[in-house]
Amino acid sequence: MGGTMDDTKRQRRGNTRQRIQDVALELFAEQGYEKTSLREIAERLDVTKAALYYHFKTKEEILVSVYEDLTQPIVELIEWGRRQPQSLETKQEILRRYHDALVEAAPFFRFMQENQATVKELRIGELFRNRMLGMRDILIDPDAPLIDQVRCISAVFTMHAGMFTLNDLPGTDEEKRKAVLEVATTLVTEAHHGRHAS
Amino acid sequence: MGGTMDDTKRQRRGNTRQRIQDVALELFAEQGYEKTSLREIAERLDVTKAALYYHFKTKEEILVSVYEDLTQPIVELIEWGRRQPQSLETKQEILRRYHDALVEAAPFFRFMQENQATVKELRIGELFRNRMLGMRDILIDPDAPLIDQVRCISAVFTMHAGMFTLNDLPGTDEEKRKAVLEVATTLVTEAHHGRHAS
Amino acid sequence: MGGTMDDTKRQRRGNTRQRIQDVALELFAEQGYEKTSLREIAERLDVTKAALYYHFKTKEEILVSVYEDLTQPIVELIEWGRRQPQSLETKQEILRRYHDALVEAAPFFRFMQENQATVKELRIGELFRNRMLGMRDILIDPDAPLIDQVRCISAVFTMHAGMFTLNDLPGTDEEKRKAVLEVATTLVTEAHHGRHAS
Amino acid sequence: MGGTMDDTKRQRRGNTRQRIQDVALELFAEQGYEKTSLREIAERLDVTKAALYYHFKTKEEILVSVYEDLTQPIVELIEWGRRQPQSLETKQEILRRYHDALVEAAPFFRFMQENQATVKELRIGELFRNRMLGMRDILIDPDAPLIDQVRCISAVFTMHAGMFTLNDLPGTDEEKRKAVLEVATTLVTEAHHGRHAS
DNA sequence: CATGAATGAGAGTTCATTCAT
DNA sequence: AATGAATGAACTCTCATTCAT
Repeated sequence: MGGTMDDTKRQRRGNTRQRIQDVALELFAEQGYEKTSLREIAERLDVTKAALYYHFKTKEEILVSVYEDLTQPIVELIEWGRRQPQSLETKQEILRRYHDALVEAAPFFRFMQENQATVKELRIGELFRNRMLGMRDILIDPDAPLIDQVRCISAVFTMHAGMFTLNDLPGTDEEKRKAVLEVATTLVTEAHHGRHAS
Repeated sequence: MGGTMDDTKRQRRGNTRQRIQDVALELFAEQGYEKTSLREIAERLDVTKAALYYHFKTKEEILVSVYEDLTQPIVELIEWGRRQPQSLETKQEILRRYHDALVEAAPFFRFMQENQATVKELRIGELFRNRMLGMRDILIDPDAPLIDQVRCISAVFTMHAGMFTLNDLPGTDEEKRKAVLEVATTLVTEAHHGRHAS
Repeated sequence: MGGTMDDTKRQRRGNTRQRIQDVALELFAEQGYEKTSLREIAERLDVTKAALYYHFKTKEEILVSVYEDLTQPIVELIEWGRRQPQSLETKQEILRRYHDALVEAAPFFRFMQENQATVKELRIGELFRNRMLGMRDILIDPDAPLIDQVRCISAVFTMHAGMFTLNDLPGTDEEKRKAVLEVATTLVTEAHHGRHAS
Repeated sequence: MGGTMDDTKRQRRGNTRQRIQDVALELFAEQGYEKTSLREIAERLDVTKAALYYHFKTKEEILVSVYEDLTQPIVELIEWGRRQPQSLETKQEILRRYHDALVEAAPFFRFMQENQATVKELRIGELFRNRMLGMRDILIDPDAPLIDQVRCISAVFTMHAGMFTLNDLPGTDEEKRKAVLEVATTLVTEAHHGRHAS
């Protein structure tokens, strides 16, 4: 009794949920949400499709659960940001931390960027949108000139897109990430000083 | 034959191909490529699915044909850019023209942005990628410091994303577009001057 | 050209829709709606499940279409009944005609009787219910004593159930149907005369 | 241990089997047998599906057990009927008692009526059929004319269907039930007297 | 007395695509 | 220039059931 279960199976027990999330994110990021079927996820985990449904109510819920786990740091960052004075130093610190969060969960954010059309229709579309508005609020002064507001948004874009689109630039990943952060920081700094004269 | 055709039908004669492209782009942009079925396109045009196959060999080909029509101006822009001296004025003019091209075919570029995961796997993925590298070549000096190269790329991102994500900023569309172009231009200008010290 | 299609296939062309309805009703009546799968229907017709969906939007729609075809005579009977005087003769004629309609589409009405739980939740549940209320209106005098109203309803029940539950009674089907009609007629006649003293 | 069990839990102890039967019947009657899943039953009881399998071997067995509990009075009624003389008084008394039994377990009989297609295929199909034949034997004189036999069967139908289909008739439930019983009694009485000439 | 985890089978449905007419 | 009819493959999801603990 018990001897019928080999080591691999035993290892799996109790962490299937986590493994589903991992594999799902991996495939979602690689091929997109729609093109990833539950059959594929299940096969890669060597379980049946029905097993996925034991752990998650729908395909969408798998994604939501991944989302919630991986964006937690950003929620906390925004909360932290709200409690700080709206100084330049704060904003720079926010960018730095945001950048770290993006790097930490890079595959997930790559997924969000490449699957906007899909995400829009899902529950996480709204969730993410709200989170982004939160970021905006702590970076942007709503009374600043339009151009400075655009600068701040551009800073966030730059970090998001810079995460995944600089492959054919020279330099190590480390260097490129540093450069991206610097450009973003400059944009926010200029916005903060209102230095938008040509 | 002929007498049974009402005005609407007659109007359609000969331009069905164009109408398919229009409706397809509209739906692709609105719902995404994967979530738009040929049935839907056909229904909206009041023809059968088989009719689509008379005009296009596959679903993908519809998209390719739209792509080719709408990115023609950018091909020309890149060719023009290559023939110019790599001066600051040239770069600024390129941005201006690129910006116009984006505005002109906004739904298409919104589609490209929101469906990256899908597009990656399709033929237009590579086509678009190459086109983007062309843009890079005429904007970026490959000998410039990394940070200046990033600035240029950030300028392009800013225009792309700025097209679709500034809804809740104050001001008219016109004003916002102007601000976006200005931020992009500043980035490229700073990159050109190598002015990256704070 | 054309030579690749054998006779059986050719025969099928153009009447697949009808054949789907026939087979569906047959199976629905035999096994119940829920226990009959589209796979089963398709297999018996030697087409694919997808072919069913070319002709009908959903499983439920197959049933609805059968319903509409087969209950048409009853719709007409009710309309006819409404235009007649509410005499005893009219009522007796209605019962006779209703009885004929039941016999004519016996498998369908057997289905309706045996699948009430299912039908309740489907669109035809309401449709059928309204049709039955129509019957009631032309048979029952709303001012009559309750017991006479019940007699009329009992008459209708008797015909419905008598259609399918008299197998182990002696006599031919013909004789049994005649007896059923007679019992129903007696009930309505008694109700009409108000002869309900014990 | 035991200290961790709150009152609701304690109350449940030992009567889970009964509670399963209750909830199952409730749902079966409401939605039908097929549309009621074990998941649903388990959720409503706040136990797991596996718990159901501790008490019953299959879904069908839950239904069988309910069936056996609730039709016991009818078994006894039939046995009683068999021992009585086949007088009119006996038959009338049988109808009265049968009527009471139906009212007593109304949801169950409603279930049997609305799920005939399902029940036919299950073990209780045959059980119920035999029980009904038992009723027939004590109500019907096999030597009587066909029409009188039909009358008796009609009487039983009337009671069954009258239980659930008189909602939109005027009067209280009590009054309607009384009327139904009276109509049934009249039918059996007429059958007994062979009074089938108009 | 019951749960947690999983399975195998199958459901209804949708899709891009084909082809004879 | 287009239709009507159909297919094959895939999809998400649900179900009754099992079994070690």
